[in-house]
Amino acid sequence: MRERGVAATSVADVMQAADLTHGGFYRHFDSKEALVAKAFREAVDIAVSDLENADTPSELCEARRSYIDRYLSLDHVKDRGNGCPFPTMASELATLEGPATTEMASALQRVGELLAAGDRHKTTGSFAVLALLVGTITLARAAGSDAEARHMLEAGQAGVSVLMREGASRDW
Amino acid sequence: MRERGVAATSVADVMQAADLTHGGFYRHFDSKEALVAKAFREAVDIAVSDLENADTPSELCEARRSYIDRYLSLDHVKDRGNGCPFPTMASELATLEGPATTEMASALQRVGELLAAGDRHKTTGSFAVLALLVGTITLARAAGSDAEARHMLEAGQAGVSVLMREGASRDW
DNA sequence: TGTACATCAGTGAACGCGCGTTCACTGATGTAC
DNA sequence: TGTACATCAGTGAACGCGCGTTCACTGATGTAC
Repeated sequence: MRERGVAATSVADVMQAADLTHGGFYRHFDSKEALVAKAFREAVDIAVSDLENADTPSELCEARRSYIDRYLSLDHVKDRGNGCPFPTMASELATLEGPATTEMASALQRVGELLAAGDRHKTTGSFAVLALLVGTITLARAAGSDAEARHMLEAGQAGVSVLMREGASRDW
Repeated sequence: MRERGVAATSVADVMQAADLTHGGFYRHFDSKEALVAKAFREAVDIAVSDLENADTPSELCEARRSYIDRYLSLDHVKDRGNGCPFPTMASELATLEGPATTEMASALQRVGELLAAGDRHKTTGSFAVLALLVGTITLARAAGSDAEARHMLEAGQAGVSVLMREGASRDW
């Protein structure tokens, strides 16, 4: 769904990828939308597992740094299918109304707090960084060439370091 | 298409909105994708018209400020159908391969240069701001409530002012 | 250990439906003489 | 000014197709006695 889009991925596609026929799908999910919600959550789980597994503050700090480095890489731009689900799925999920939208809302809070080092009152700075990450990847994928995509990534990297320097002087 | 999604908007939907029947569509466009490309460009045209109509540097500066203010408003969050096409269409357009993708690439350069005050060598800073705008709206629409959306918008607004203050001390 | 039964994941045909696209046709408009 | 003709936007039926979902059925598995 991240790779080709939510609407463009059929239930039969998904089942075929699992080497099954489409008929058995409804033994596992109530509807396609229920699958979409689950797929989104699963993608978030994987994306943030390194952040959640960090035990000490310094580990978290290091995990956060490598998270951002990987996020703003050309590999991530080119690998929609295994990347962050926000740039690939958020706009389509927002047009739905069921469990998928609440899943997305809770994921946003979750990632925001993780990037804010667990302090749920300091999510403003981490939300700005997260928005910059999501926007940078969205636009880098809109670029017409690798060179332009890299320019976009550099802009994002520079922006993140400015935001985090500013954040560090205040509450980070 | 911004409102409901590109894939979820049919040719018949579009023609019906124009009080026509679907059959005549192909007198005007070669394919649905050609329409999508045109729709995207038109949306960008409208979005940046104020920036392009600014004659003096001070007018451009003022236009840019009001562009960003409007962009990061709750009205924009709630009005997908008349808002910036990047948060609503970019992820689906990126999965296509025809004219829609080149349209998007040129739109990115165009908006980047406009926000960089016409200097095409200083787009790095403006790309970062643009990415922050796009990401903020994407995530504000993913929020579960108006309060959360507003929090997201505040984060974006704070981020933009940090980025622009930093930019001003260098090359803006 | 052997038999009878319940469970339930998976199968594949079928459902109604809407999709993008094509096409023969209509009818209003504009030009040529 | 009047007539003949070409153009072409729009109509609406039709095309093949894939969609999400349902359903009667299969067959492997696990439990009860």
